[in-house]
Amino acid sequence: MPELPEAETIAADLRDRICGAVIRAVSVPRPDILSGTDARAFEGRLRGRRLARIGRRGKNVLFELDDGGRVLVNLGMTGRLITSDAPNAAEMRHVAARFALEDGRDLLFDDTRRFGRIEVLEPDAWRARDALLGLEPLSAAFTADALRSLTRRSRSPIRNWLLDQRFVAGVGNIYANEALFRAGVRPRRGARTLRRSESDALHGGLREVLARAVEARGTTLRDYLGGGGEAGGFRPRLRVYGRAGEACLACATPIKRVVFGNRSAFYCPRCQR
DNA sequence: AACGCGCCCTGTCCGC
DNA sequence: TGCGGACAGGGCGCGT
Repeated sequence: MPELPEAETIAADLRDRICGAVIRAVSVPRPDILSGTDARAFEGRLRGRRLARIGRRGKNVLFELDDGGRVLVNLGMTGRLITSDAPNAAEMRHVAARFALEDGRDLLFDDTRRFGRIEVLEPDAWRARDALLGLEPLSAAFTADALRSLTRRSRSPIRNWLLDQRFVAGVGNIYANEALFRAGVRPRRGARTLRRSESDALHGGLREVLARAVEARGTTLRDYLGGGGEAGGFRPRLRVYGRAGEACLACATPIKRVVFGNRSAFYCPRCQR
């Protein structure tokens, strides 16, 4: 589910609700979502720790502990992080981890498909992990020149390239397709074949669609909820994703769907070349 | 060694 | 109503 705008919304919601809270206890009903640790060690590492900061890197939600450790949550396809005082918290039917806080509330990690992962990273391990993730597309470091020089080195279809977190971090299948529509570029185009004008348009399209989606609190197709249990509002503003057969909003040509790299790609055959 | 594919898992929807 | 197949926001590990 969650791409950058969804992870950003969750992080902001949780910051408002539980930043500064202290973990009293941890239970892990589905320990297969833990990475590099077991439930016992995980609970021992976190009990008594304060959530000093809450943020995001790429599609990951990050909790910085008062002792410098970090809890990194990758939400996979169906992961949710919500607080137990959310109106619909009782509807969570696939709670994989539960963090009981000293104020009496719980932070729930619910994940139907269990593609999500939680791990604890000490400072050195975090630095190593951070270095493996690419540029933040909404940061000042993500310039049109930076995008250009990175795309020039790859023969992959540009849609696949956008999904690779080592180059640009936080873009998933929805926003990759949406950014390519805005740029007028077909998803199958080899990354290195983009003209300068096209990579510039892609740079702008990525920043635009991601910023607008953050403002709308993300896209809910089915499972996604923010940290307070609310669905995102961006879905009605998707221009190609999930619209196969429907009219292009710019030229009325039917939107096409093709599958490659084991995922669907959507595009307008007239507007995108 | 960059790249493409199968697979991990559960739920839902659609056609028969 | 039941059943099989396709499909879903991600990412790892494998073979080439």
